[in-house]
Amino acid sequence: MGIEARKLRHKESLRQMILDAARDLFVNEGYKNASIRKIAEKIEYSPATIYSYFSDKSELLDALLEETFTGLDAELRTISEQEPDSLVALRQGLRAYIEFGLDNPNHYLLVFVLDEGAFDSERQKFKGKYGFQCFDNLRRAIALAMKDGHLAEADLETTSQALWAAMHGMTSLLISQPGFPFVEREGLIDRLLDILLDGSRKRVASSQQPAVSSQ
Amino acid sequence: MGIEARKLRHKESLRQMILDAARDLFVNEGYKNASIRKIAEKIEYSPATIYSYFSDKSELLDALLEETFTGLDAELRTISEQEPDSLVALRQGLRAYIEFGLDNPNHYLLVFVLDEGAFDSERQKFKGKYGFQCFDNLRRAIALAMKDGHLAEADLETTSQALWAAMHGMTSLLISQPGFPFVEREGLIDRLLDILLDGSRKRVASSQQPAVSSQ
DNA sequence: TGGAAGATTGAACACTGTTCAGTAATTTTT
DNA sequence: AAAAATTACTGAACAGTGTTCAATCTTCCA
Repeated sequence: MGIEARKLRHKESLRQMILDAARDLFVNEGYKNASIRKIAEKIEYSPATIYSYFSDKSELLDALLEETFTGLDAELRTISEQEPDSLVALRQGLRAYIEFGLDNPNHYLLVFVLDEGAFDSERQKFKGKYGFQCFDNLRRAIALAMKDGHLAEADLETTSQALWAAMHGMTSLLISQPGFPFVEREGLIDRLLDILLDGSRKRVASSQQPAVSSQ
Repeated sequence: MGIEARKLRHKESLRQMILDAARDLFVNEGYKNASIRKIAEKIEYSPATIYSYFSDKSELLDALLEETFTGLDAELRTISEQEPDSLVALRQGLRAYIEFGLDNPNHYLLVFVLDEGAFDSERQKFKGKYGFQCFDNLRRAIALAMKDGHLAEADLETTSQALWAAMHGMTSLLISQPGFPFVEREGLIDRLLDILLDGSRKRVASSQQPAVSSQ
């Protein structure tokens, strides 16, 4: 009964060929320019064949995102397991997040910035999965840092979302505005991390200063 | 000689009709779905006509961005002129920035997130103009707050870019992730502003705490 | 009224994602 | 081994996109 197995193996390998070709084109030429026809040509099959492996273009890209973001999740988990100091772990996690985005700019933007019409609203929710997964890692790291007394015990959810937003901003700006005259990148990222962690740090009572008016 | 004038008036009015139709479609259906043919149909002209008023689709959209971002610039200038307290002014400016983005989500994303292939690299630089203009307002507000002793006198450029990145992150996340379970919006924005301003605040010597390790 | 100038357009080109009837290859049944 | 059935694959088409350009239609001035 190795026939069934061989067929399945072939199918699986062709599926992977499609993904590889798609990833290559997608990473190098961007989402819009990675047309089904180009992918098909690259693997020397007809465009229609792709549709018997993936229901549409967005499912194809979704499979790529799955691969990529599983990697990020693993990396973030490793950090939180290996670094005993929760504040250092948090800082490392935030850095890893940014660097992941810079290493996978196309995938990052696809997940965290809705590419107008690239995904219908059904798959949009699916995309959210990756964002949520990765946000969850951040929240856990922050919870730990709060418990250890490194951060002020403010509302966990609000704080996590605020920090996430800030990290996302740095990541997506560096990706999207290559023409902007940014200062030296490492220094810039460090400055943001300093501000964020300082701003959420637990302070001794004597150092409290009058809060900035909320209006 | 009113003939020349009338013709020019007509031309100008048609140009405006195109812009209006484009804005309408663009705001309601997004960049990708605002096709030249739909715009043409809306104004009851042929698609080709549009090309004698705008050299291509991106120039058309660029004209819309010009309108929109001139508004933001004016708003930010008004704030810095009218609010005497530089720290309050900074906070108001940051808020205005976010709210502008939320009010003009499509335009905001077009300028601050490269829509893969929406603009060629030539016009990409042009887009940067808006970003730079608006960043400049932020930098001035921060410079003032530093001079007045509200913020620590760290490197102005680095600090401005870090804060801008954080604001951008909040703005684009709120726009791009409508499905994410964000906490109450006002509270979230306030929390981020608190963290950012606290994190960049000048502190009295006694309250200095050991810096978080940069590694 | 004739012709020049300018505004507008129909039709086409090359591209996109996607579908589907039909062909070709392969496995199963007879 | 031959026939039938299942599966894999494809060519051609559809409807859409941005864009171009020769041809037309309108308006104006001599």
